[in-house]
Amino acid sequence: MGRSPCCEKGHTNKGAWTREEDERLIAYIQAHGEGCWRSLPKAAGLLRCGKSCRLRWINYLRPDVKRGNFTDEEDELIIKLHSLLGNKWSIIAARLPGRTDNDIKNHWNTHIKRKLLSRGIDPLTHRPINEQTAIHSTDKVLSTKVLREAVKTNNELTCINHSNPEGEKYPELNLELRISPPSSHPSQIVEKRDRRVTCFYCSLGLRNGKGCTSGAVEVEHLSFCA
DNA sequence: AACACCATCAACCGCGGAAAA
DNA sequence: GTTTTCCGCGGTTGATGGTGT
Repeated sequence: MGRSPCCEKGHTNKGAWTREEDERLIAYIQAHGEGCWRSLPKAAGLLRCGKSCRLRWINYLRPDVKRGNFTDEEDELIIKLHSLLGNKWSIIAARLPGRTDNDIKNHWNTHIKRKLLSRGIDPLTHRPINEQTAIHSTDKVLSTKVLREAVKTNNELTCINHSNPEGEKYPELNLELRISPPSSHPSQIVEKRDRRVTCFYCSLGLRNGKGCTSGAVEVEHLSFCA
């Protein structure tokens, strides 16, 4: 019944990783590749749980991890994405090559929050602090489930921005994000086209330039092109 | 120099969903 | 169909270094 136990939790190290542990993990993954975190520690001769190995590799040891300060461009992109997605760090990280969710989360909490506050913007709602209303951050962000599903199914996010119908690279934050039915509802698609719907990812400069104006599927606040 | 406070960030914890038995 | 574990995620903590008094 069920799977075998994950790891021998009684015999695992905790705390900061040593240089030797790092080297062992790197050597093992270079030889065998990523994956099967459960069996990795034993196979690599590490007294760590698989979860800890995964975290260490993904956040610090992976060769494509970008270290060092965030650029202003990265900051602005994070702010824009956060205003639309909320604390969906992994989804935001997927749009910043070389940055990890943990990295972005830390950077948000230590730098960007303060940056926004100094501009008089609430980091939760992305609205001017003196205009705060009963709007809650959760009112305007997508559920994790919806977003992950969109990514899984290769759908795209589309935003409808009445104030900016031409779709500038970074639309203003008063986006009206909405959900439309799937392509089986052509009238909705025509309506979207008439309103010059701008692809969410394209509008942020996040995609590779493919058009995505047809077959939109809108769920909750954002729409996804089929 | 010693101490307190603050900022940063690596790492852990707990949870939910997916997958395996 | 149920139970158990794995995986990935977001929230939080704690160690460390820097700065101010």
